[in-house]
Amino acid sequence: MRLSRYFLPILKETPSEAQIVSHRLMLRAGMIRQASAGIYSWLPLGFKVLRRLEQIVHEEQQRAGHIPMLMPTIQSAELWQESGRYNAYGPEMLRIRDRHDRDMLYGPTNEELITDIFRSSVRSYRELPLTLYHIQWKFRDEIRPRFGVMRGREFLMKDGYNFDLTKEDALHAYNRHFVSYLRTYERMGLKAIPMRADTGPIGGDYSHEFLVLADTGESEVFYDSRVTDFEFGDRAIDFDDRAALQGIYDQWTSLYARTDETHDDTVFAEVPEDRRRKARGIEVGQIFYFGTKYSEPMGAKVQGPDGQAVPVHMGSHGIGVSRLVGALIEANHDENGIVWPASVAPFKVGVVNLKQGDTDADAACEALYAGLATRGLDPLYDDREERAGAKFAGMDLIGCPWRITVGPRGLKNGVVELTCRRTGESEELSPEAALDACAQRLARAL
RNA sequence: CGGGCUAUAGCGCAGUCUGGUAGCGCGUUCGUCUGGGGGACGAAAGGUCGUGAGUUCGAAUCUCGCUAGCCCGACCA
Repeated sequence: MRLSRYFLPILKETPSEAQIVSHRLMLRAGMIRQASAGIYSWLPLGFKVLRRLEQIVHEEQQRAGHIPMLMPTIQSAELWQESGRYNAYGPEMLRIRDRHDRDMLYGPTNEELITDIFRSSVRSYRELPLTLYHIQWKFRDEIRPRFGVMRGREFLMKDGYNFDLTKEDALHAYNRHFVSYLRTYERMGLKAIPMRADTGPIGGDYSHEFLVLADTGESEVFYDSRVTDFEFGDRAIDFDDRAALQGIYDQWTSLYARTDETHDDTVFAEVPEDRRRKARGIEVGQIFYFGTKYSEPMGAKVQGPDGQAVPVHMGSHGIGVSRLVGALIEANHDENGIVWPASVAPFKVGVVNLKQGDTDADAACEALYAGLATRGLDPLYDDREERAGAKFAGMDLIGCPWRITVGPRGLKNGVVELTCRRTGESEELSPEAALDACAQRLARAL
């Protein structure tokens, strides 16, 4: 993309409403604009990141064998009355009435809808196991939205639902989500720690929240410092291998890691004192096993091998996709702006032309831009008539992982400068070598 | 929902107490000089002062209502 033809309304000054760094930077970098309290428009740069996160979530869900679909944002109140949650949910649920005076609602979650779809189509245990998911906008009418997209009222979320014949099968689905979430967050360059959690209004027996450690986090967390050493890495995984998944689950849950809701001082005291950590975290995902909580009242049953109809065992699992954009910035920034992990960066390489209009510099930038695009490296070429300082500041703010700086001075010696956003280290290379270096270093992030 | 606060140009703010021609910085447009970390000089555009009523010869300024937004708390992915 040529910056001169893009829409990137960056701000030099910080809008006064933004209190935390991710909110400030998202506004300054022209990623979002507030439409009303807790509701945001996603401008091109922010939208690009959001789409990229969605893509990673889709890939990892489908790798685990889960099936994508799409349910509506507006739901009828009837199903919620059937499950008993229409009254239970409270004012957080946005209730709407249509022209026929029917009670509707903007869905805060989709257990009822998915259970209705399931019960009307699935009759036999032979069609199980089944895990369906979608990525859709949700609405929770928070009393006090804040922190930008981290605690908005409208938010984009991946929510998935598993249907299994037995509790054992459903717990395997739980583990499958547990492991696929570890992979998902790691691919985004995030360290998300699974912590034993409260089940809240969803209900159920088992639940883990995935938290990114950050000072601005809303949850207080307690953990054994060694949990942060665990890394999923490149290991190949067969999501049908129950023992393997159980092993990974057991490893990650072997050490103390809880939010304040489930924290237990007595148990925590057993952790060696030098490893006890108390910190704050941002919740970026949660998984639940809740058995027959919805299938029983809503009559979602299948016939088992013995011909008897039994309610299915279910679980639900969420990843806060829009919130992740904020969490990523909280975890990846410095005083100059955002420092995107390469895998989620909206643009992978920025090209800065130090002297727009200089024949050699223009030609070299065009060649680099074309070469980067050909290699699929999604370059952003700052071809504006701006001073060098303004271009550098802009690139730093929006957080391109790599920057190639091109100026007449370097070109006289046949070199351009390749700079790493995260470390600030620069090297002088020929334009061709710079292209190859970018391709090589970004290979894993594409 | 309880407590606190704000609303004046695209953004950040002053002006309000003490009523009298609506200002500053940044950004934007044009020109010149510039050109390796938000440059300089010159010119210009841009505002129903959130909104409705009231007081007054006269209201951004005083009074009352309304709306929107922000912060702290309780609540939450």
